[in-house]
Amino acid sequence: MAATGSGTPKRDTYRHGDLRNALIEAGFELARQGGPEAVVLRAATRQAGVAPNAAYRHFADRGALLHAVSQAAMAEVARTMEAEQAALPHVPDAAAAARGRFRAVGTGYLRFAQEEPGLFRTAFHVPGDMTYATDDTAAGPGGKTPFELLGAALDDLVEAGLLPEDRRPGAEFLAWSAVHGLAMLLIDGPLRGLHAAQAHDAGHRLIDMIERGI
Amino acid sequence: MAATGSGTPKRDTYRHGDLRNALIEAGFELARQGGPEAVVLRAATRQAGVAPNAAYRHFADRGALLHAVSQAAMAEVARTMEAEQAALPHVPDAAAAARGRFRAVGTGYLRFAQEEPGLFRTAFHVPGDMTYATDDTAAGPGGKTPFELLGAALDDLVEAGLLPEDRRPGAEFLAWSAVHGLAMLLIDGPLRGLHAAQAHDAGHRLIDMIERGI
DNA sequence: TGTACATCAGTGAACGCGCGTTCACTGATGTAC
DNA sequence: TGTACATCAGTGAACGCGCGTTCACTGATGTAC
Repeated sequence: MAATGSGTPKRDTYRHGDLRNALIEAGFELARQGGPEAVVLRAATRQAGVAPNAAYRHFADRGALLHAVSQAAMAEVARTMEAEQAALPHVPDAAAAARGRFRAVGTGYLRFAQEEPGLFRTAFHVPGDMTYATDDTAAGPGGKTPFELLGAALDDLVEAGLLPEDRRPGAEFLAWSAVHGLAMLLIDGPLRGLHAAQAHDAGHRLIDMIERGI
Repeated sequence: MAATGSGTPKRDTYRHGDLRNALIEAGFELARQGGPEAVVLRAATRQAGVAPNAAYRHFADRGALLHAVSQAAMAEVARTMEAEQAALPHVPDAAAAARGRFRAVGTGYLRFAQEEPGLFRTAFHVPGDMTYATDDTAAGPGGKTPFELLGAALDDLVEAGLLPEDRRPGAEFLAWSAVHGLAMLLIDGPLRGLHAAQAHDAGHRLIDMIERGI
């Protein structure tokens, strides 16, 4: 039977071919719209046009699928952060460049939270799923996780003489806390509904605070 | 029939007497153990020893109960913050005192997050439930919400000359972001499982950063 | 002080829902000869 | 090049679960006379 015009995605082959990735993509889309709770096994299989239990050929259980989706979302955060850095105008001064890259880490993170709250929550709200060691399923195109991008930016700051070496250890948790907290306030809290420009201003002020206080 | 020794709480009166509060308390306990998702209407009525639908005499739906529980949790945050301030040793210097009260806002918040993660998440993870106007169901014994306690501490800082007046507007969102973010990292993130002392150190460093950078 | 009655807090049974997961199966694919 | 067969990805049906919510009810309480 050839592919019909029916609504649900129908295969014309018995085998799917790439169900594992199809399920992750479906889960990713569910997460985008509704966060981690929305990553429902049956919904993902439905969207992939497959029987519910077919998922068990590729994932041990719902948690395994959610984990994979969470990693994919984290990789997307890394990609956004890298893009923010790549969009930086070239400046000759090494210190100014380091500072720009550091700020881009924060603005990229905040931009992602604002633009993709569902994915953001899926990347970081899954208990025990914040990867801060290298993990290629959670890394961006440059091969670094969001946490590693932050660490590298801080190292650059030290090298540029903008951050005293004795302040470096643990600094990622200070910077991350501040930015993560603002992200949460923008998504769930009283800053929800801020326009992109206002959110950008808030981010700017917050990163000023971090630079000054770190 | 007199009260039996049976396991589930049994009334010997037909009427409960104070079911609304009993349900909030039950929900509060559920939230303490499992966060907002654990505030399940049937579980709350079960714990109150009442039929599931009895809840509808006092709450429009599950969301209304969850809202009430969230407010109660927020009041508990305020209480912890006030206690932290009250435990401060008396210092004669007004500026030092203002600084102490400001820091206590942060450490109280962080202490609560660490000690009662379920309640903390219930207070702040319920969409649209972060009260920053006065609301007596979300206020501590002193009549202020957590957000208002922070604002008052910042006002004191200005009055004491520790915070330039032009920096005051919007400063609560900077401070709150940083502290809230660390709280999340301690609860859900890579800082989960830190001992109380280490968490306290992290909080100390973070609040240093805020003071310096605000 | 005693009685009739309205009120309304709680009961008991049932509903439809979507979920994750298990079972025994089927049939397309790729490999060995 | 053609055929037999093992593999294993996907099927179809079913399970038990706990949930929120609705219905028509019952009976304790407090009030008016």
